[in-house]
Amino acid sequence: MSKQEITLTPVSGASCCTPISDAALDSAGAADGAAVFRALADPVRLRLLSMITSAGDEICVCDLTPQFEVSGPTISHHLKVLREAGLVDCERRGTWVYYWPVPERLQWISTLLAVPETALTR
Amino acid sequence: MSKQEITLTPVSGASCCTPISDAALDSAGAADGAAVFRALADPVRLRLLSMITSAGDEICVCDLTPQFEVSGPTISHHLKVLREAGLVDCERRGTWVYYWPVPERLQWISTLLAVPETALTR
DNA sequence: TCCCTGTCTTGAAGTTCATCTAATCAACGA
DNA sequence: TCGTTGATTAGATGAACTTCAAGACAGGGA
Repeated sequence: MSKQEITLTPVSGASCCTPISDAALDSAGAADGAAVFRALADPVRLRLLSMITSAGDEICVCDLTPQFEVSGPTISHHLKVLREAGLVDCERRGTWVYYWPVPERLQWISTLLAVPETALTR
Repeated sequence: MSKQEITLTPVSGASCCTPISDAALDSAGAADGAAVFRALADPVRLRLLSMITSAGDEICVCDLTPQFEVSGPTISHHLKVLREAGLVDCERRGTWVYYWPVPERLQWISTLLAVPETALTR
């Protein structure tokens, strides 16, 4: 299920680990970045990611769903969006499905937003 | 024009500067965060923000618009979204309008995504 | 094999968003 | 005062997104 539904390239050429502010993003890099931010642009998904990441190791879908007021299929849909953005990965083990974060991906977008010292002097 | 169109609270209570992974986000914090990510979830806006932030100090709208293939009003719309998300601010000086980044805001969302060491060990 | 539980996928309805054109507003100079 | 230039706002349209209900799929136990 999990392994490679991820379609986004983890990094777009030279824009890897380059803070957004060091040099203007090219169109391709912007499209990649925007796709990841779009995955984060929903309160349910942000909370899901937060819960998955704060779980320490991994977390079962059955522990996530009851925390929300939306239906199971909706949670499943949001998890799929996070998965396709490369932010989390999952695996079925027996009856249950477990999710865990992809730290490299989180670090990448975090770095993308890093503010260079030169911009902090104003 | 600029000063206070910003409607988002810069920070939601205890979630201030708390990495997404240190503790699960509450609904309010998730809504705030999602609103900012939604502002970044468009390639044009991401490039606009990149250009504004990489300009060093500030940049004129007239230098931004020609770099895109969309119309002026569309650029203006996207700049408004970035403004309302608190990511940039602007000021008219004579004929031209200048934009600059709000580093605290960028740092806030960057920190929100920071991955704690505990999550990097798997 | 059959049924039950848990999760995901599909299809449809309603809503939100990106974009355009046209109109409006602000500053400047003749 | 009027016309020009630069930027934003308003309204309309088509595309994309969120959500749910219904059905399908996977695994476990009788």
